Amino acid sequence: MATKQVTVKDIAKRLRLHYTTVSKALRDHPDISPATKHRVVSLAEELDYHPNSIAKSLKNQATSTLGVIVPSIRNDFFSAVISGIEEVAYGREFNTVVCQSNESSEREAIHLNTLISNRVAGVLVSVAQTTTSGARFRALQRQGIPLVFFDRVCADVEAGKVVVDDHAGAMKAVRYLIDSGYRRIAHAAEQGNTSVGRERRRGYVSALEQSGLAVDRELIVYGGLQEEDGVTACRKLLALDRRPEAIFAVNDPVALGVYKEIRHRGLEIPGDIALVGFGDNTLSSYLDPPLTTVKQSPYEIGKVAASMLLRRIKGPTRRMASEVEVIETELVLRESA
Amino acid sequence: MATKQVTVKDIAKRLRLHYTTVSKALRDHPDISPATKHRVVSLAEELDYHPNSIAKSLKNQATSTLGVIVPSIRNDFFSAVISGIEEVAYGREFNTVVCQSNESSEREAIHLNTLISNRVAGVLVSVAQTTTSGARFRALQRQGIPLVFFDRVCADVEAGKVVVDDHAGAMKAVRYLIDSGYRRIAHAAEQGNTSVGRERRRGYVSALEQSGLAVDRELIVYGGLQEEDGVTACRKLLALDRRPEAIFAVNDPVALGVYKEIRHRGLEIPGDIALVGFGDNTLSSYLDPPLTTVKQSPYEIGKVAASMLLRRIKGPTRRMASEVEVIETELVLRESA
DNA sequence: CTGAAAGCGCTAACAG
DNA sequence: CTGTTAGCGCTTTCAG
Repeated sequence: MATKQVTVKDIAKRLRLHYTTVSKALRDHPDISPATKHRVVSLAEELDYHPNSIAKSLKNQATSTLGVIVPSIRNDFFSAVISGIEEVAYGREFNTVVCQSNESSEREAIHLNTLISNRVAGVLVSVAQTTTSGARFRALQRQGIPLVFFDRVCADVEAGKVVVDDHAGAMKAVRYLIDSGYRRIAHAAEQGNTSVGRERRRGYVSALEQSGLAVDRELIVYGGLQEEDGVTACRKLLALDRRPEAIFAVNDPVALGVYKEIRHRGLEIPGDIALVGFGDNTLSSYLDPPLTTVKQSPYEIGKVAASMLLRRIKGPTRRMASEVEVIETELVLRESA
Repeated sequence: MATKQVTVKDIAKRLRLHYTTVSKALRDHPDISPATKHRVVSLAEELDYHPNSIAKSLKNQATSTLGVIVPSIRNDFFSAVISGIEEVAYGREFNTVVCQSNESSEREAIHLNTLISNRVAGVLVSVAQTTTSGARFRALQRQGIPLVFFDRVCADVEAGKVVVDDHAGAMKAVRYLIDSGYRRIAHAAEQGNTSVGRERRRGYVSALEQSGLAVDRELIVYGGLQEEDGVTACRKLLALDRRPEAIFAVNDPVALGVYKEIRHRGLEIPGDIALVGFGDNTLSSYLDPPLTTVKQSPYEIGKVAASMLLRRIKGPTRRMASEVEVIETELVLRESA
């Protein structure tokens, strides 16, 4: 680069001091006389000195960087989580490097490796849909790097976890449908293995069972977690001999796809089919009718997850190996069910 | 940290080689015999060796990290831009550290400093609303760090810039209103000094003038860039003796505020008042009626901005000092006007 | 082909 | 109070 950046040595030279003296002065070390400190500090300012954190990190064997891996940054939920993470990281003078996996397990693994190489102080992950094993995460931990999962966690990894109560949230949603008199309740479920997909499906089943309703296999259709998947799911459900009366979608994007397909067919919500989502994405309250959904608090989740990670970075204790923090959900009643 | 990470020295020791030999072998240096390379590489794998990028960066005097500063990550537009940035950064083996300014000029400055300290390879910024001077950015450049602005740029800084044609976009929007027969067209404008606010206001004025319409000062109300600001703006406009027939909002969040306030008053869109936004946030197409707005392509913007920055990092040329890339906008006609 | 020496910028421990 | 020495993990240059 054109302009070489100024170092402690440059300051030292100009002041005819040793560079370690300058280093100490800059960090306000008690050894150094106020007079010298002042000279050093003002020259540093004049020269626009910026301490080289790279060198500091190498020396200290520690960085102030948090690594975050999410499936996609372009996503209401995750961007809010990241925002929460950045917020607490900033307050504790940490930087946040953000990576997206695009739901690819390989890309996730690559990111994990570069985060290790960059010796980040800790890592926050919401697991990609295609990730089936926790091996990569355990490898990260073996490098001594603290790990916290949020939202989508890995069951076979002992780490910090911040989740919403997906099971209870799903139960609330489905129980509400039952209480409203619906009986043929379908579930646009997740095909894969994310923790959230599994737990919400379990919640759906639990609610039915608890009310003594039969679980009809044909009413559970499997797909991904995106809007398109909702469209597909809805088509399958509407093709059934006996159409469902209500649909519980695994998340809001899927609910949106379902919503669009229902409307596309000229059917009424909730008149012909009731619909409940999960997530309370911003969009959901603007649909017509507005979507009844289970509210999560992504910004909150981000803050809690980052705090947990920072705690683990500061003092890694055996006890907190598998600490789990559960964020409560709330069923937001709107007009789609 | 518990497990000390393995270094070239560890590998060297076990193989009874010098550590520099290992270093070379790992980087596939022609000096080294295939046999040794193989021994080294397999042991490295076995020991789960991860090269220390910190050390590498210190030695090479260069990092593979891009710094990004946005007003807020939790924002449709910015999160899509960041996603685009991360995407191209990933493809070029760069990391992305993301910072939010919360529209605060001081926080922006602090982030800028830590990015300098971290010796990032380059910086991408969308300027905070409260930033009035480009001094901090010029300071960054003086450290030899390439800079690219996107969306909200700093006029008094020579840097790469990726913007949408705000002026033309606003003109399209307002001209469309005029062509649709509206005459009393108001503008929910931005009070501050962001480039986008200014240009869109200019576009509004230009369109009126070009059609020979008078610019009525009382029809331009000033505020911030958030939803609440739209509510406030709308209240002011509805309090006027002669209510406007149409409102052009500086951006979609503001348009949303306006939308809510209009509906809140029981007025019809576009029957009583027509409404046009700017940005085409996801939400906008789901409003009832869906919002007519000027489409930007944030993901595209992110990709273009990152590519421009990477180009500048690779070969800083005098010529491209103030290169500007303009992303075309498109007026999306929906039902609010 | 392999080894040795030097140095990136900083801090910590110790000596003067 | 200030200076010296050493070393973080890596790469580069120059010897062997």
